[in-house]
Amino acid sequence: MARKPQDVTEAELSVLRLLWDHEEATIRELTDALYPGGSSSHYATVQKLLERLEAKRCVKRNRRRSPHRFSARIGRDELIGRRLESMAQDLCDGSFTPLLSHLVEQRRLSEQELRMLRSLIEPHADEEDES
Amino acid sequence: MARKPQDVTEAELSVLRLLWDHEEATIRELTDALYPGGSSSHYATVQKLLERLEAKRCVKRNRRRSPHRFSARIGRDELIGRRLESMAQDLCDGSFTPLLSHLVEQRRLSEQELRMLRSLIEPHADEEDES
DNA sequence: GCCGCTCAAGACAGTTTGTCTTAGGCTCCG
DNA sequence: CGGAGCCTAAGACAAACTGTCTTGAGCGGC
Repeated sequence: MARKPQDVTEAELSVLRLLWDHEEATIRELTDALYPGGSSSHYATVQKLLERLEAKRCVKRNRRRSPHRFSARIGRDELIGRRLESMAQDLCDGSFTPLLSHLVEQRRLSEQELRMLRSLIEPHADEEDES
Repeated sequence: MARKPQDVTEAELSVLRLLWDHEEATIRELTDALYPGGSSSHYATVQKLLERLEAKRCVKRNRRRSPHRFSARIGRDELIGRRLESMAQDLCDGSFTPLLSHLVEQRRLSEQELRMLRSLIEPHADEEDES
């Protein structure tokens, strides 16, 4: 019966995306960006989304003065990490191997991606010691 | 306002997982596995979950005779693919590169995973393939 | 003082989701 | 044949989620 809330909702994500691009912003700025020519209720919507993002510790709110300034507390990579983690948990007993091999096998990797992969892998190759 | 339903719900997934292991099963078998000593309402719960999974085209129902026999129509890898796809869409403009690099950079890869990766990546890998 | 903006709190409806109830049908056994 | 028991289909239901919107109060500047 008890559904677990999505870590970050679609609407919340659209706010977060803006913060990833803008470092810091006010509700007004975010509202204008999300709902150009938005009414005052749109403002309230963004306000609520930010409130929830703050509760989820995804956003930091600077209350020093008004209007409050918001900034992202988690980055895109962190969110990616969370979601991959939960995918691995749900589908693979916590193992990332199936995700990894799916990406490498199923997706045609571009030349660039291949190069990136190689460069990431090789350093590990001759380095024998584990931390 | 309109939330998009999760492709496969947590409870639905627990049914699907069983079908991945069992090839084919009846509602009764699934119910017994999920709710040992389950009441008749648990049976109905599983029934509903299967009905929804069928609607989502994730399970196949053989109605030839009663009791109906169910089997998975999508595999784990397919589900992994769907979710990675939607992650890439939501977080990376559809690109898989960030997911890939997150997995390779952030996660400590085991020796085995590294070997798998290398064998998948190296175009000039010896024709002798790894078992 | 007044206006406009901001903030906090919460109401609200549409949906999802897991659970459960009911009614009717079929099968199999005695 | 009759009935018990399982099966199916349909849908009711409450709890929770989610995006939106309303309200009232506070504050600052002009």
